[in-house]
Amino acid sequence: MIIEKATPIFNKKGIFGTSMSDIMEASNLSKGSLYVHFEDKDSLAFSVLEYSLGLQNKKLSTCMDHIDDPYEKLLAYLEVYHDPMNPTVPGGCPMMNFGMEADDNFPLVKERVNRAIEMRQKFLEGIIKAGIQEGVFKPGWNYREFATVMFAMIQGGIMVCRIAGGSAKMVAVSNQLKSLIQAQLIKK
Amino acid sequence: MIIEKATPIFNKKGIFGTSMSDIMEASNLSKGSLYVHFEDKDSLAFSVLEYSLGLQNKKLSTCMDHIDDPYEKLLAYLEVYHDPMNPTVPGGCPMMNFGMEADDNFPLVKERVNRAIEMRQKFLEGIIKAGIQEGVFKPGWNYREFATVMFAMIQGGIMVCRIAGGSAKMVAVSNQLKSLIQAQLIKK
DNA sequence: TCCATAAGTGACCGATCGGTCACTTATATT
DNA sequence: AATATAAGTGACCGATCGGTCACTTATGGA
Repeated sequence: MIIEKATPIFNKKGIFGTSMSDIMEASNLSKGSLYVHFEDKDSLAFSVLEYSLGLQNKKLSTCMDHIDDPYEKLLAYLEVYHDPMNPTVPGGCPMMNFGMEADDNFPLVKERVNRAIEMRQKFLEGIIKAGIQEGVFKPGWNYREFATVMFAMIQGGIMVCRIAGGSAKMVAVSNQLKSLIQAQLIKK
Repeated sequence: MIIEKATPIFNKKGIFGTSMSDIMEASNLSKGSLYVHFEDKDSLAFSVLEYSLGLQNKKLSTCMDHIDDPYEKLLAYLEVYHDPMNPTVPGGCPMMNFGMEADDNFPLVKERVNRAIEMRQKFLEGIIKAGIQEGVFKPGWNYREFATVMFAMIQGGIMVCRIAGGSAKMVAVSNQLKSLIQAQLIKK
């Protein structure tokens, strides 16, 4: 419950910007009680990161697990990210928020985010690879490169949209990705 | 000179994470002296942002102004961003660093970054539009959408590379962008 | 009912934060 | 050389920071 209440705060204000007083207020707990459950602030921040990544994965599962067709599956992935102003985790994409702050400041957090990114790219690669084997996508597709590009493009789109204050630009990103995917589709 | 010394610190540690003591140490100035030149910390941070954006623009000018051909010009733009681990501004892309932290915390900074992004996209649009008029690129190219996508893709690539701790993944982004650009090239 | 354990409290700690101010030093113009 | 202005100093302010600790309250099994 503490983690739950702390998640939007850390995601919005960052690790440096969040104080334990903020968490006390949000959780209606005293400072001493917080330190019963968490060794220090960094430890709480790390738990929030873990929880936030879990939220995203759960959302992806919900939206994708029931889809079999690899092409539709990629589209469903895109759909999850289509509106960066209403993100799964309040405050925006945790990989972005934690990752950029952690870059030069919190090596453990940075490493955790890196792991999450690698997993996400492997996840995309797996979908495409399955699609190639099923004869849905062209066998020559450099799916490893594409998974990297797809992930980067979405993250960049999120950033641009959040700073712009609107999700409009995500449409351009989404369209471009769709056409890149469709270009690898084998027509029946 | 204060701004110069403060730039890498703010870009690495962020606005929340940077203390005036950090700036005192880096500039070898006393606290009082800093406050002669800057109203408050936020004002200094904003100046650092402005300076950082200027550095980037100067770098782009140096690398691109002498190129006339629109196609070569786009490639030169890509080249500037090809190694996110050795960025123009120490600490990484200031739009990314300041932008993400400012998102929910510093509306003025956010607005300034947004303006910078808009300008950058217009800059890319201008190059492509000129290329279309010169008959280098296909007239049907949706260059507005592409400018948005190109910018987002590079930013996403920067993020992924910095968190991964290496510039390798930028190659994938670069290759994809090059092939998208070449697809709009009119063969002679 | 008793009691061990966990959860929660809030005063308190030293350190650091952003910011101020009376004052000294350096600089440049007349 | 005199002087007005700008640059620079460092002690000091109240507030807040992350974190501790002796203590109280709640809980659940024997």
